[in-house]
Amino acid sequence: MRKLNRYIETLRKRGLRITAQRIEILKLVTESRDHPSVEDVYNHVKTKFPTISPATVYKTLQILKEAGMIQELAFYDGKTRVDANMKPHINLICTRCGTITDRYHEKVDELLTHVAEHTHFNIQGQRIDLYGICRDCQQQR
Amino acid sequence: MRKLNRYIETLRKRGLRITAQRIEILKLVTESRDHPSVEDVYNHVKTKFPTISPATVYKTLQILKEAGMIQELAFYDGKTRVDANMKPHINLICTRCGTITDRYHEKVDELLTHVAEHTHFNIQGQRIDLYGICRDCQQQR
DNA sequence: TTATCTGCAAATCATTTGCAGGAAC
DNA sequence: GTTCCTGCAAATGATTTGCAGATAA
Repeated sequence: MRKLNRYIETLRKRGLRITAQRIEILKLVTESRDHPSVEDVYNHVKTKFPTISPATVYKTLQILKEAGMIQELAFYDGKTRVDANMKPHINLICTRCGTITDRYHEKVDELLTHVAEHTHFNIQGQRIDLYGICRDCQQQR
Repeated sequence: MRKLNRYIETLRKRGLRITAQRIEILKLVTESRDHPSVEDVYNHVKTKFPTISPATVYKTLQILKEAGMIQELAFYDGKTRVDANMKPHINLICTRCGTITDRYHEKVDELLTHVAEHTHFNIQGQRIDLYGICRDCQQQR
């Protein structure tokens, strides 16, 4: 909820309009623990605003991305997923059920620090994906 | 060159045909240090086989992916890039010029080992992207 | 009031599919 | 000879664009 207000404030500061549709998209994006696809976002918001169009969702996500509120993860299946967790983290991606779980680890920060110190590359963002089979899927075999 | 032969052998073992087009695609993919897009691959092979179609390139890349020879990296710009480096590594991606540079670091292995030991997630592959500005682009400002 | 946003429809563009002729084995 | 591959053309599907009416500020 605090995050939502912070996001709304950011929009305001940028001179962008606070519309009901945008708030609904922001709510889903900030509250969801998983990484919804653009289609997921569209389907969710449609329950509140039946006339909303995919174009509006895409345009809004574009704005949120430019404002640094979300990250878009392009996937091999052609679908883009939204990640509102902007802190460095690991995405554990199950290739069987498609679930994405976030994982923090100090090694991530160590890795980033090391690269920053030992290269002349100015890091602005990161995406760390580990693909494999999650615990639940392993037990089903 | 050794890598090329190894890849050809892999195709043979799988009962797949060794065609001139496939060899040309394999050559580019195994020799290139950068991460060519599918379009790059198509354009290159077209210099040798002017009649080749994008469909053939896509189908071949699909096969190489299934055989574990390459990894496909989907990007925010909608283009897929080919990565023939299957060893755990970091992709340093310049958001200004688009260049992708590979970087090895022991911290990567440490990170993977740690996740393997402390979760029940069975790791099969990884993608570690760091986005930012490369050395060359920094000096141009 | 005025600039921005929404929603629709059309356009775009990467990728996939179906199929007939051609090549590898 | 049989099976798989190539290349074409059409289909698909996610995303973008243009625009007229609606709405936030």
